[in-house]
Amino acid sequence: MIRMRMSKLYLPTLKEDPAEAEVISHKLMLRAGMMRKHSSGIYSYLPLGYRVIKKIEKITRKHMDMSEAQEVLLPIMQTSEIWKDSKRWDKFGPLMIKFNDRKAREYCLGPTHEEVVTDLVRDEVRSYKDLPLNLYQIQTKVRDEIRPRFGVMRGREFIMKDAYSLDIDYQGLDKSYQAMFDAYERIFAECGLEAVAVEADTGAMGGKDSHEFMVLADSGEDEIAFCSHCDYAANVERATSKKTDIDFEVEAEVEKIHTPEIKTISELEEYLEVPAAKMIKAVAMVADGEAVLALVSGEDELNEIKLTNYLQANELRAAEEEEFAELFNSTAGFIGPVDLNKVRIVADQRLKNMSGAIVGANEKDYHLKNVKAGRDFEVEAFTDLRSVRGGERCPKCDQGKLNIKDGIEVGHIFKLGTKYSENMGANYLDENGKAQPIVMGSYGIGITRLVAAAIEQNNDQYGIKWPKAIAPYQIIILPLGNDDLVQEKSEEIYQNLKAQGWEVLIDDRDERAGVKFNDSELIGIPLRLTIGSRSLENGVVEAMIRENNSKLEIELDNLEAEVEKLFAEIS
RNA sequence: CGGAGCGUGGCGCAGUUUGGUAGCGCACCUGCUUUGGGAGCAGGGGGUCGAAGGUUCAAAUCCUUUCGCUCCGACCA
Repeated sequence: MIRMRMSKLYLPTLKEDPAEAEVISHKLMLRAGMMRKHSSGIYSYLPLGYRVIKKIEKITRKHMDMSEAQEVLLPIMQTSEIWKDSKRWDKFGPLMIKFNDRKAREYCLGPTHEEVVTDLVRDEVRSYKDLPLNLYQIQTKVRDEIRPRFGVMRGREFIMKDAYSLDIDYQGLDKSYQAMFDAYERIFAECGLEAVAVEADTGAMGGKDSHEFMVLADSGEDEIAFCSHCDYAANVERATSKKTDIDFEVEAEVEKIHTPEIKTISELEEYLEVPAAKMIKAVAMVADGEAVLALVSGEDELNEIKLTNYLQANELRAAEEEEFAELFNSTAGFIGPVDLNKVRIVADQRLKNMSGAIVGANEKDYHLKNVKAGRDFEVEAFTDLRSVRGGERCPKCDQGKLNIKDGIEVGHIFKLGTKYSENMGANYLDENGKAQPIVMGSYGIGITRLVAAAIEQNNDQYGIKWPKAIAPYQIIILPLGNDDLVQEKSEEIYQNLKAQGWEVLIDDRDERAGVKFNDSELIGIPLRLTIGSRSLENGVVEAMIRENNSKLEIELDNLEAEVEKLFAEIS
């Protein structure tokens, strides 16, 4: 039986903000008694929180099923073999919780399920007639995150809906991908969230196209570039802009200049009275143990994702102080591309025609000026390596300007292609009886993260304001005082609304009015009905809509119809 | 992993500088009063001060080690 009486509900609300929480959703999830922490990034969901999760799961299932995906349940505990097959055992590395069973066989807790699905399907799918297929599950993922954060926003254990499409070719994949894209838009909209699709980097999943679905919020961990004019939207990890090449047309000889203790671009600007655009910023990086010097304009920032993708590196990090001498034969603060032998040098495309540049001299307290790319140093490639900034021109329409906003990634879809099927040997036979690799896509929604995102987007000083589709209960009834008539009438209303199919919570606790009001606002139930002896005498109850905290009186005689009407107006 | 900070009844905190009987608010239990915006009075229960080791007559407080948690960076649903 579903508990709908607050006196019996395990709902430990908190009056004060917990010290451990920083962002609003985290604070409110703890204060509203939705969850409790077990360990860093690992939570127990209490009745209220779990009801919200189940609502989101239900909406997600509906749209997945409508798009003809089929629900399965895949193992959490996975053998190391399949991960070695796909060549991700090392790539995912420490992100996976790994362990051995009593027979010393190696396992991990699934951080994602591409391997399991591919393994599952490679033994079963034989013919092109078996495809296309889309399998999905809603399940707990385990990732030993480098830094769990913001409660459920970035947990080490979290609930995810993940789907995997299997097609015979790329046309099929495009169709499957579009179907998921559309389903995702419907899922987020039905949850009452404002989410936008943006072009995204593929990261550890690999593959071609990829979109992320972002909920805009100040606490978001991602930055998204939007065009003010057209529909261009991209994660800054991969966003581009129209930005002209730099060319100062200086043909003078290279000259060494003394720059004592001047290490940063801004110090150089001040010391030499030269704008940063005339400098080349040389960033010493180490990619999978190999030294790489990345060059961008002095006014730009290196985009490490773009560099990682260009290098196809597994791990990219900034060089450490000691490594400057060792790996680069240079010195921190004065590193530059000229005469830097045996180090890979990659430059941002804006520098292609640059001349008259100021660069580090690879010697303490010295820089070089009048440096020209191609003449004074060679690079292995000019490619896009910079991060866009707000105000730059849109790469797509050329008319708008880019705005940058923070977002929470609640969904991510990938065109994986044949990476997994080829590595793991998941083939089908085409019409000609020829073996072909299955073309795959993968599609994720962070269910628990979605809960946090919904709160980030819907709250006020009093607490959560649930969109009605994912609210743990639709209506809360507050009987005030010990008056017999109030108790009787409240119970009657409660029973009637329940009988009509509403999800009603009744605060039958022996608490004062203020406590009940405050808790009801904290836990964010969309519609509140307050029943007190004064209003009963007038034949009315007070309704409050949490969305905007507006209050109105509704006639007792007409209560059920009024509730219906009010609820329909709530978003 | 690098940088910063915090661990004291269930929750929020003071006490640590300068060692000397563990405190406050909320919550909880009992009684009386109160009852439409986090009640009042009276009484009461609950803490190996994260852990281990050390210094000392004496350690929440000083020293060493260690574990956990939070925040800033790399990772991602």
